[in-house]
Amino acid sequence: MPKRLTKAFFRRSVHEVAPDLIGATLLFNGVGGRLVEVEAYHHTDPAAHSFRGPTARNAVMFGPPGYAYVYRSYGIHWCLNFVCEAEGSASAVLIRALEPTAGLPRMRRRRGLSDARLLCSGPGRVCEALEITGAHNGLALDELPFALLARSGEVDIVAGPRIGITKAVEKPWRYGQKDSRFLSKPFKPAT
DNA sequence: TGCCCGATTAACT
DNA sequence: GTTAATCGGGCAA
Repeated sequence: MPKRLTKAFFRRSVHEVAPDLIGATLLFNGVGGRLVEVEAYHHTDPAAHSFRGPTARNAVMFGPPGYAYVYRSYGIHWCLNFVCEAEGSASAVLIRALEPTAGLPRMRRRRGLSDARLLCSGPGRVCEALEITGAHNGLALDELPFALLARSGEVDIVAGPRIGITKAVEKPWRYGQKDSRFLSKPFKPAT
């Protein structure tokens, strides 16, 4: 049986936690899958919501690690993050894509799609498939309805520039499982 | 109070 | 490749 990830897992640099999450399993009310794509956002990073200090929206990022930060994107979608490091450090990992492994029928119904590759291949899609909304902002990641299982076995991890941002675009803080068919976008092959 | 714009997605041409 | 949808956050005035 895979080991459960607890809050202690997140009490490290976001740049250590983010690649360590690749291959782990995320479940929400029993629905979810294997993490194949994430991005790291550090509080000293101009692209991070926490960069300019605490606000009502990003308050969870300034709290203790191991909790969910959920925000609305483009007024339409929800995006899920895992808070990392120490309380007040305000760093988080954006969950960008899953390889669906559990609750496929529910995901298909919520997304109105049958193609497994399109169910969770993007941050907004993940939240729609798992039915995560702003109502879940601030929930602990090691307590229901969340569940996180450590990866088992080896994983080939690749890194590259983050997607959809306009600041610090060159930072290679997007991490993914090499050659996964469930990425939101392919990683540029190593030269 | 007003204005700009975004850690996106899907449907276009 | 381009663009509309859609709205709350953050900052200037």
